[in-house]
Amino acid sequence: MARPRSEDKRQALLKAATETFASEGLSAPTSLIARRAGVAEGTLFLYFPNKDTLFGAVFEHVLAELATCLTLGYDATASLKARTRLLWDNYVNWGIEHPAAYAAMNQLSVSGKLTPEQLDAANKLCADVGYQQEPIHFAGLNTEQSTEFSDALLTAVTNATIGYMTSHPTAAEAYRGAGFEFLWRAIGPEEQCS
Amino acid sequence: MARPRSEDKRQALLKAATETFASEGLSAPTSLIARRAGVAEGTLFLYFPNKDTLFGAVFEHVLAELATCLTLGYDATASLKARTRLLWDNYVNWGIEHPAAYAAMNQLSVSGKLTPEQLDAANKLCADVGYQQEPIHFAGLNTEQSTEFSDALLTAVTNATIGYMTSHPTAAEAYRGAGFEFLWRAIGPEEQCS
Amino acid sequence: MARPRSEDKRQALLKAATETFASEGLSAPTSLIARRAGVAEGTLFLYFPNKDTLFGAVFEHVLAELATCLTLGYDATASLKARTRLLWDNYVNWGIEHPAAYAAMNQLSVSGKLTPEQLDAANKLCADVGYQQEPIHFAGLNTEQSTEFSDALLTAVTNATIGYMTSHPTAAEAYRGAGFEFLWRAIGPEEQCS
Amino acid sequence: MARPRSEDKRQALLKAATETFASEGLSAPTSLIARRAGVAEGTLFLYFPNKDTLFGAVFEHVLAELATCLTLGYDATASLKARTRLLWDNYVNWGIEHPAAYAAMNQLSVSGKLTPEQLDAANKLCADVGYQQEPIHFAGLNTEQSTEFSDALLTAVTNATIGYMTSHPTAAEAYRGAGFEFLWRAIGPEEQCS
DNA sequence: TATGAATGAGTATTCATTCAT
DNA sequence: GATGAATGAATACTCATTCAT
Repeated sequence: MARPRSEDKRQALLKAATETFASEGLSAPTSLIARRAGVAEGTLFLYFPNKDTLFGAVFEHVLAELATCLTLGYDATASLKARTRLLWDNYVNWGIEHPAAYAAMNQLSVSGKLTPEQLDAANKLCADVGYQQEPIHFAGLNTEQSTEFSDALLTAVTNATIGYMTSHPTAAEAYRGAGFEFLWRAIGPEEQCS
Repeated sequence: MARPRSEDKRQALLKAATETFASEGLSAPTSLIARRAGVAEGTLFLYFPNKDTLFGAVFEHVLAELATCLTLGYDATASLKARTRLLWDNYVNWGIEHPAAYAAMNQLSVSGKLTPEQLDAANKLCADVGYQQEPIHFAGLNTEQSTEFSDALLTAVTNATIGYMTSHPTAAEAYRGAGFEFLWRAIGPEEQCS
Repeated sequence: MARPRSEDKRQALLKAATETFASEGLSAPTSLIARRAGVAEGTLFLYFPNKDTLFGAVFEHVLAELATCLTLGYDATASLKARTRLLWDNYVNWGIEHPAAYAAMNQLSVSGKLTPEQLDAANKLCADVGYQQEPIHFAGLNTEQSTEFSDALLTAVTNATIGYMTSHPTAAEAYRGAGFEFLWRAIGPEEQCS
Repeated sequence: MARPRSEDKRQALLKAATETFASEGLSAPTSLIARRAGVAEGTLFLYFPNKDTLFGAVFEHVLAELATCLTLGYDATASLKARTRLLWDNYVNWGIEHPAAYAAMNQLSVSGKLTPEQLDAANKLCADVGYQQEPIHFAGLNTEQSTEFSDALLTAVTNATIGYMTSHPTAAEAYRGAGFEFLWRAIGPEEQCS
């Protein structure tokens, strides 16, 4: 009996929090978030017991959305370069099209408010897509370490590229291509001279 | 507010602020920073009119220190790979040896409290060293854009590597090498097969 | 708000409230009381329209239980001293055996949340038992005033004794006897020398 | 340098807190106390780090004032009865003349917010005056226990009397006398028949 | 009748900044 | 210049009470 807790309200709160964190920073008041979500101040704490929990929930929510986007149009039979390019484009597009989610994610990453598990999940994003069928290998690192590390570097390069595209919108597409070129040189097969 | 006298106090405040931001986050109280610097609460505002100014001053101060470190041992006559490796090692070493400065810089970068000029300065770091005598070139970008962008990517890769070295200390040196390997493939001359 | 059905739930709420007030203070949340009573938050307000009413109901409930205990084993034909001693022991035993009720009663007494009638009822407790067949008399007070006042003093002495017994459990029985000795000297017949 | 912390403000805060606790209960907002003391909200927390500390400080302050009043007019050469009567009158007068302090003390006593030491101090009040030159003795208790306990009972009887005097102002003096009569019978020398 | 989601006023405490000393 | 007392706006979180289900 009594009303069930509303998934709509939860989603509204996550959306409002994401946008508010992006525009006002993580120190934005919870009351503002509640107002933007169209619920009472106290309601926020019915869905998230405290602000730190909200931080974590927003991060996980945004990461899940990003992960979904990354697999769009994935074709396991395409060439490695084509698969990598798709991943790249999906990631970059997501960052450009969801600037609030992107900004919130970045702020949360360095906030010190996330659990190690949550931070790990971010690094494993690309790995989860499973696109690296011929894993890269670095001297001194085993296969798992190499794969995870190259994913992290991919993420770093992508983020830097998204940043440039955002702050230099007129040359955005050129930066997107340049970023991929940089990345592909680094992780593509070496026998390019033949 | 006339310019205060003691350069010592200013340095002490910057140092205390850097360490405090690293350990407590940017929301650390100014009173704590003042205490760690060994001065009174109000004194801080004699040297920095408000907290935002302090943010900017810390960022610039840390960046200047980093820039100095990057040139250590620089030899303009060495090969591009050797010069790049030196830059890489200098950067990584600085990040490892100054974790507080490194953490504060990262937090400030995404804080939204810095001016565009301050953020730009961070990307131009390596460019300032002038090591790229044979500038890289990306399709669709002119030489200046290409150089600046490749510097930004270098910074991104370095930061990701420092992060991995810090969180996986037992394999730190392997990650350092792997990060450089990744970078060199991306920016090194292509005719490596010959 | 029609009168609710379940007397069980009412009793459970009173019991839970008594224990909660004793352990957490009067500012304990009603939601906690409801949970301890095994009912929903809103249900509490079906039985008690607001928290203040609950305060009063708990007080009256506890007082009624105490009053019942006071008459246990009462023998109207026994000597005054024996009757007084029985009353004393009944009171003290109740306080020791029902620490939560005892504590709640004390907190409520000074809370300012009770009506004058409810506070009066506490003073009249012993009078109700009707043990004072030969009423005490104080100069300047009429018989009714004297009786009521001596009952109030009896209550005060008892409470102080219970407090000492609780905080000095090893000498509890000695304090019980001492308290009675004190009381009996004060209210017993004066011709003790004969 | 800088202003020294003001003893005046501290006293004003203690006074305002005492009166506010008496009239509004211990749950009175700290902002109200600050306003009544004529200082800013934050200033209260400069003098008392949190509300619990304020509770304790008020209690100790009030107790110290009461202790001072108890010794007024003390004459070590007077008879035990005269000395007891003086103590009695001093105590009762203080309670009547400082109803706010008296009420605050009572509320704090049962609040659970005081340390055991603070509570003890309240029981030792009369003992400190050192009026009991011929200590009372109860069966089963040693001299120290007896003295302390009889002091506690004295306090209990006094408080009950003050309560009656306050709620029955027309017969106040009669209750004062009656209370003392009760007390003196209980603790006075037994050889009253001679 | 019973439930518990929803509400929003209320509160202790913090902290950047000012200013009297 | 240096100090730290004073300020009061700001904020996370609580909780008595209401009401849709």
